[in-house]
Amino acid sequence: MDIQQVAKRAKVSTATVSRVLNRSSNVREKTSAHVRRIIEELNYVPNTNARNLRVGRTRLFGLIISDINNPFFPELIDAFEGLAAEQGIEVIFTHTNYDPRRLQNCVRRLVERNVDAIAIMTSEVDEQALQEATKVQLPLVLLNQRSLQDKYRNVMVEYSRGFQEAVEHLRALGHTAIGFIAGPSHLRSAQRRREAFCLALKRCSLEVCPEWIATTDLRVEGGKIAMQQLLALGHRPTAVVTTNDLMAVGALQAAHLAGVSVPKDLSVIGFDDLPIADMTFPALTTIRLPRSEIAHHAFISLLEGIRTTKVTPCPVVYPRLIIRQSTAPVARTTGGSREAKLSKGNFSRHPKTLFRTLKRRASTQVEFHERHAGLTRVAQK
Amino acid sequence: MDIQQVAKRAKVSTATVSRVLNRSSNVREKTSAHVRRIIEELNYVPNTNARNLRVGRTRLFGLIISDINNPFFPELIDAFEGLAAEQGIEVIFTHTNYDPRRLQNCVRRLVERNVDAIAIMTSEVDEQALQEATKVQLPLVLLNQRSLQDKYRNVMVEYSRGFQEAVEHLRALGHTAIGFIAGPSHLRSAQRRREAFCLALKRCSLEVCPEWIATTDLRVEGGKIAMQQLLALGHRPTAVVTTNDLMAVGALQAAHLAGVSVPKDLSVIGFDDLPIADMTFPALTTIRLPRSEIAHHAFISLLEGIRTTKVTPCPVVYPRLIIRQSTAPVARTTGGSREAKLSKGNFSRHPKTLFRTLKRRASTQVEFHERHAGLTRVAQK
DNA sequence: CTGAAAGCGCTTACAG
DNA sequence: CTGAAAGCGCTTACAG
Repeated sequence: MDIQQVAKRAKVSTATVSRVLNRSSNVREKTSAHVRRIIEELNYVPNTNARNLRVGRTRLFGLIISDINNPFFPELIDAFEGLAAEQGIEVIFTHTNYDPRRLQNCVRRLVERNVDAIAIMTSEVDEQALQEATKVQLPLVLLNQRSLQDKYRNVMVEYSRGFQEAVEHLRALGHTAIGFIAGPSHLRSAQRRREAFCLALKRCSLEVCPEWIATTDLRVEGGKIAMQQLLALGHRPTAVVTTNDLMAVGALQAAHLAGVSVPKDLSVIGFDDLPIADMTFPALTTIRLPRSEIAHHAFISLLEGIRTTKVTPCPVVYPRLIIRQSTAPVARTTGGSREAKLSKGNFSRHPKTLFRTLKRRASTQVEFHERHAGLTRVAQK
Repeated sequence: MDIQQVAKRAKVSTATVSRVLNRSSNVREKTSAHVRRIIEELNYVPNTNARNLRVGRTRLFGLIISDINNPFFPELIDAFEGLAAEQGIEVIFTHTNYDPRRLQNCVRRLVERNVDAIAIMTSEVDEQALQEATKVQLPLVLLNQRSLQDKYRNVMVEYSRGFQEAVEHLRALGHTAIGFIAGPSHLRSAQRRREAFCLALKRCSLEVCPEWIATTDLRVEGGKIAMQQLLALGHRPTAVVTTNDLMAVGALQAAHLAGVSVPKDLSVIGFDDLPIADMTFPALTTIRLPRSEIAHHAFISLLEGIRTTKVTPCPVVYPRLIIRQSTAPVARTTGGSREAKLSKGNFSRHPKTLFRTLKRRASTQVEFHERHAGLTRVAQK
């Protein structure tokens, strides 16, 4: 079933059928209606391959991520695909599974598929892997690759604001002893978050205590181990910020196991705002990395890249603090010994008290957002 | 840069270049090496659109899911895409967002893209939406659509085994009062799970107590509310099985809030084995729906569907119990009043006790798997 | 083992 | 407003 058969049946040329299909305006309404009826009748579906070959574009975008099982990505994919669908663009996505060597192969596959553009949303990008795409002048967009900022379109993440908000929030609750669970320093994103955290402390005139910074891997288990280290300290922090939500989950577990009540005895703040942040107990206060915003900027950048080769300034995205239940005012008896804390371990809170706490939190959050709303709007432009 | 330029530069015909590209054996090694060198030199990348048009296949599969933000899907997508990549097949995926009307549109888009086959992994499928695909004889595979079992390829899920394992496990721990948190009865998958649970109780000669079955929505909040209802009962269950892991998370939260210790005072079993099942506190014992197996069967079915139109029997997948920390032997003081339980609320367990418990669990799990391994292997054929 | 040529199903500049 | 025809970049039956 091809356009010829439709043309024959409708007693017009294939050119006319094609024009009807593409809503080209220069067709008499009567002819057009007639052709459409025949198309319907024959269940004709145009062949996109043929069309693409002719037109030289595929309306296909490539999306490369690290790992779809990482809960960070689904929302990003979802948003990206949604924007694409609106434009009649389909998305092919592949993942590197954190293996830099696989990136080159991913790019290659997408280039062979003649995608119109590629978004590479992995945290590490080796420039060499991009060659396959640049050789054929394919528009690209990267995620937060500072070193490639000038040569490629990029969506940048400005960490400092989010950590600033987190530290200010803790400060307002009376915390001055604030610890950090850091990721491996060879990972750039982990390194940047750590720097942003330290900077925020300094801006709040708080001490950066090296003993309170525990370095570990980015997984739940890492967070757990790091928190156990922090809890074992003689003089320990009353609040802990983590490099990502998974580590925060581990930190909560470690606290539970040690009989340390969160948020009563210890406040915890995560980073990412994964879907699980809402499911932990207590629900996690965290710095939200706005994934759909990232997807949005990335997609727009690519559309722009198709129109023009002019490189415009990189859009910037600002993580923001989301206040839930894992942070509370610092306990009266600060700096107590570990034994003292342990014996106080008690997780049952009276429902009424909890309810009151929740209400207070809710209003705090609203105020906070309002306070920063203006800034954010400006920043998002 | 096209095959002609390569041919000219290599001083051969395009046919020869094409043969080299497709590793067709009938090319002299010397010619082949020469052509490959030129290809390399010119950075030639073949145009897949042209190839597809000529060959009449795209090596493109469509994958339709409900919602990528549902943590059930990423692992399935991952496995499916991995298998496809091995075969040089790319995957386009779209999602219906649970809207049955969008399914038809999804199918249509994929048909226009000339995909070679479509996997529809949504829980609800309206047969009418499939017409666009069946009209062009496109191979399809569905997920557990019993009513369409005879007309379409399908990957079936046999719930009963998993629930049987769950109930047997609880039984072995001494539980006889087992409750269930059910999903909306208009959703087929929820309905089936409930039936499978009741059947398992009967097979274990346990009472199906209607009071202990709480119906609610499939989200965390639903599980929380339902668990609160169950906890409020005078004579309440000592163990609760839920329709999915999100509800189990809610159930755990409700227990925490009520000061009921899991697993000491109450055992909880989920369903799905989402990534979060490992992150809850305590880690969730749950019935694993084997997503990568589903992806595997679906993919194989499609390959088969391309080769032959003969419909073979549907592959069946068996959920299996994964034992973690949310189940424990029934407490000595069973059937105590709510007040009695509340006053006992205490979540701090001594690390050593926990460790012993973990070890015991681990060995239980291994035994369990061994016991069923034979059966499963047969079933998977 | 290699080449000349037809043709996959479209779109679009050109002509009328 | 409509049609005849070229051509997008490949693959493959056919001929040698």
